[in-house]
Amino acid sequence: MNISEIAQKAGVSKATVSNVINGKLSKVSDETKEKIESIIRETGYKPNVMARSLVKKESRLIGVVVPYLGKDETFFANPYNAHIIAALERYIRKNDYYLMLRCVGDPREIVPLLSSWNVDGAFFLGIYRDEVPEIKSLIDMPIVFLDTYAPGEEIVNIGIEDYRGGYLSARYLIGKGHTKLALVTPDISSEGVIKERYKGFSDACKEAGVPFKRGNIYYTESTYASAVQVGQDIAFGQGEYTAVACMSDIVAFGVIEGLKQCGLRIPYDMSVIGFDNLPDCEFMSPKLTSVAQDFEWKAKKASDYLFKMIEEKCVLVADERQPIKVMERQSVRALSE
Amino acid sequence: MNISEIAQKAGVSKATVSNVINGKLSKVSDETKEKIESIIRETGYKPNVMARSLVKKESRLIGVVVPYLGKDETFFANPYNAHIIAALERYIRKNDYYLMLRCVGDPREIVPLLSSWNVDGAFFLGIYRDEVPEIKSLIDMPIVFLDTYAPGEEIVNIGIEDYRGGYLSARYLIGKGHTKLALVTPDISSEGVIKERYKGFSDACKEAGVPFKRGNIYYTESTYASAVQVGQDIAFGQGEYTAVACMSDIVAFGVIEGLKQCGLRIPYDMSVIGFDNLPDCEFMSPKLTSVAQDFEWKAKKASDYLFKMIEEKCVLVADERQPIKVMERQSVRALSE
DNA sequence: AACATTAAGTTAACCGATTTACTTCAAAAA
DNA sequence: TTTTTGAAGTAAATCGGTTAACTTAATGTT
Repeated sequence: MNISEIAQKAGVSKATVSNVINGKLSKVSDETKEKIESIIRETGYKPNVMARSLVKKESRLIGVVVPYLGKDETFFANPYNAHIIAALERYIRKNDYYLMLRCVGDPREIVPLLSSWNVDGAFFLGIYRDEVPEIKSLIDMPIVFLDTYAPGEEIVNIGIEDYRGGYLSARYLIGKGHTKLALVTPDISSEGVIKERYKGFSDACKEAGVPFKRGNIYYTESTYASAVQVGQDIAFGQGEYTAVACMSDIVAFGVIEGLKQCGLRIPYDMSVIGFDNLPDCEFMSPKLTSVAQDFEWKAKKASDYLFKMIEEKCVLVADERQPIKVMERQSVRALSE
Repeated sequence: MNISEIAQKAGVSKATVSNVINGKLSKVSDETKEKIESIIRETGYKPNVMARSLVKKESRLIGVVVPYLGKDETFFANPYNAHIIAALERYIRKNDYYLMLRCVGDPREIVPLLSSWNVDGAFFLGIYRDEVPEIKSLIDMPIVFLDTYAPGEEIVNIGIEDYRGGYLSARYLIGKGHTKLALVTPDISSEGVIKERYKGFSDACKEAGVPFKRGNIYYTESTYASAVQVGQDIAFGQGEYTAVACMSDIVAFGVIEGLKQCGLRIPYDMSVIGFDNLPDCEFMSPKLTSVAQDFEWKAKKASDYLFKMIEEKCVLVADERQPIKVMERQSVRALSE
């Protein structure tokens, strides 16, 4: 069923049918309009999106590009991704666009794919600074980055105050009387959210005169399995720490598991604070104290920017960061002595 | 940059360029091939997918259709969806296809969209039986259903042994000495996985002579918030039950929270068993005992069927169900008296 | 020498829409 | 009566590829 068949049935030209479909009614009488519409209804005809995109040079497709971690190469290795995707999906749908989802190892590999699909715009999650220029230069469409740090680059980025989050994380623990702190984090050498959080954490320690050195840092992937190992390592060095800060919740979940496996009780033997405030923090016991960010806020902001750029064909530059706070729950104990 | 420009630069016709791109080398000399390839490399040219799809009548797009629940209209209301989507995404990518993700209230609304996109195939998650015939009749492409019950319909469905899962859930509790059982479940009237699980549960009770009536059933949405309420309700009727079975993990998480809020300790005051065996079961404490299913298995099976149908242009009919078992953890206590 | 075959292309139609420029006819204006 | 205007609609080009049918020159066969 294509537009020609509809045109034939209605005894008009393709152009007229097209005009009706697209609401360009200045050239169509009410009578013909009714007729065409009823035929469309009867036949269940839907215009071919590919053909339309080809000539209009727009596709109503939005790319969502998610870097994967860990060997299962799945966006769910960190559930944080899933939450953001879910929220973005909703906004994309509400704006009457379609979502093309793609996980990538190296974000650069997605670029040619996006342009060959004529994608109208794209969200990039968790891109490191050094990947930004190439993406920017290779891609010629509205893009919104989420959780990227690239000062000086002319991009739209939506994120949170990561530095402040790391800072608050340390301050919170110190405020509870902890001075022997471990930090569990993915790689902090690339410029991204993790590095910022780390800097904030480290600065807060310095400021408060709490010793914090290389040796206090434990590296992990942003996956549960990897973090469990680290939890065990930390438990092994009994007594060295009273609290451990994790740079994401999924890591905190793993660390807690590792600690528990070694017989430590949370928060009595060890306090733990997470980062992200995933809904899962509520499921567990003790409930995980975590640095809170709001997915909905992020997705809404990001969508507002992207659809504005697409629909008004303009280029925006912005770096909006949601203020955050520590969501206090039960995984951190106050030390009183 | 389009195929004509490439052709011009290489001093050949579009057809020749097309042949090189598509590996139809019988009509192209090695020399011209090299030349064209090097120009393509230099210019970074990528064929326009829309144009190609239009003539080939295939798009390399796979639709993933997810029903949403709850008022946030997001696939993450039940994390189970996110896990399946993540696994499917990986198989779609490995097979060199693209994923179009769409959540829907009524699955029927997606059908015209899929065909107007020329989608090559689609996965439908969690469709009820009575929705199947309409989808089947309206849609003319390979489809694989996940977690659907539609005996007699000629479809490919991949699922688990839900009846057996429900049965095992009850048997497990009964085996631990529980005879005062509550069941928390979404609607059991539509024919789908939940109804099957319910039937299995109910039959196991009957078989064991354990009383189980209407009044023992508590209804909820498949969302955390809704289940918390129910947990409170159950706690309110203190002493009536010693164990509660939940028809999904997300519901179990909520119920546990509700119970805890009312001061009950799990599993001492109340045992809880879930269903799905989400990774989150491991995060919490006590770790949730749950009826285990394997997402990877499901995604792989489903993909195998879908891509076979697409690539061999054949119609398959199948109903494969993964055998399941109870994954024993710490949320169920043995009653000994 | 006449014919068949093959390698290496090319031409033009086609996919299913949109859009621009043109047509036609009736009613209004001059 | 002639001209203008506007409403309603159409024909044909176009988007960027693919593909079937055709061409051309060189080589191989008999």
